[in-house]
Amino acid sequence: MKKERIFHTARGYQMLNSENKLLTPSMEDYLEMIYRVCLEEGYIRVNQLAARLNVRPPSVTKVVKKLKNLGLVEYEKYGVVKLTEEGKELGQFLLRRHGIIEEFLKKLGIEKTLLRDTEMIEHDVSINTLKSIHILNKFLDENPDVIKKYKKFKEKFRKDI
Amino acid sequence: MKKERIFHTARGYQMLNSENKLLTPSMEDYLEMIYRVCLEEGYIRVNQLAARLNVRPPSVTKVVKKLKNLGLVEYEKYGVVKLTEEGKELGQFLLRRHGIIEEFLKKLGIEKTLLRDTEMIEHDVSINTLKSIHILNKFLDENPDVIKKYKKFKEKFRKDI
DNA sequence: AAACTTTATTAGTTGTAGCTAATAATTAAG
DNA sequence: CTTAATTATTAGCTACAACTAATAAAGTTT
Repeated sequence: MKKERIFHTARGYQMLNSENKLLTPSMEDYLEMIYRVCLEEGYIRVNQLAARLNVRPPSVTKVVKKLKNLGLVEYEKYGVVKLTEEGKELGQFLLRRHGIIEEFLKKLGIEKTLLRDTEMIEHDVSINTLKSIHILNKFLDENPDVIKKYKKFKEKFRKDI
Repeated sequence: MKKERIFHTARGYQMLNSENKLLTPSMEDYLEMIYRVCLEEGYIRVNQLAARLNVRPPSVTKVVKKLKNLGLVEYEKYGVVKLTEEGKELGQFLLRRHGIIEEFLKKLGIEKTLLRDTEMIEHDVSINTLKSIHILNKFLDENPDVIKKYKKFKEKFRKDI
């Protein structure tokens, strides 16, 4: 009888997760961006990464070192950042995850806060829920009438208030 | 021409938010729980709050002090925690938000990770997206056939893999 | 090759959010 | 009414994740 602890704080789950999870939310963001850029350029510099993530270079140095220790990137001091095979795999997963959440929110009609909400939510969904949302996306692709009906419903809802 | 900065980290958005937002994610969890319990009991003790949130009492003392400074709870040293009018309003919002996310995930068929995912996601959705999800919930209530079709689709999907 | 510019790192600070260990206040029992 | 048990607080520590200021390395110019 495995006793499952029940948590009521986001932190609680993050702690639990950190036992299984390789990366902290921030490290996930960094790796996702490294993957994005390396897909096209093959490598990225500390400088560039900082600009893309809207953080300062010293913050990047720190995180890149950690990613190196985890065997996810190759990197030497004052050098360039590249992904290892493992880093590529994880990066690909992270980018896909991002895409699934983004697609779902788009289908919901989110526009203004799309990037913001995607960035925030992606770190939080379990693989379980991610799969369900992915399936929902596929379902909605095959049943475009549902989305149409939903959008109409949404419009009506807005006018009624 | 208002220049909107684009962030690619969850942190980035949290920082932005903290300018508008009253509470940090952790404070939101605490207030939500205080509200839950106060609805029935009228008050809560540091001890109880710690137990319910799965944290230690010293952590509670700290947060409760902050909530007091914000005028959300009444509380004196070694005393009992109660909500102010403002605290009640915010607490109600937080509990509703929780409910909306939870309901949506339930409709998606999430079971095992329901509480976990709800706890994690609730702090991160914008009001914008929250509203859309709320409307989606209402839409699905009025169109139960859609959920039925989705569940069937999901089953098929699982078998195909 | 020396001087300047760009890029990156180190050191040290801040804020959030938890923890333990030790202490203090309150409440309950003998 | 004093002791014991419960409950709460303070002080000090850890980790994450950002920041600035100062320094060091690398790359360009002239």
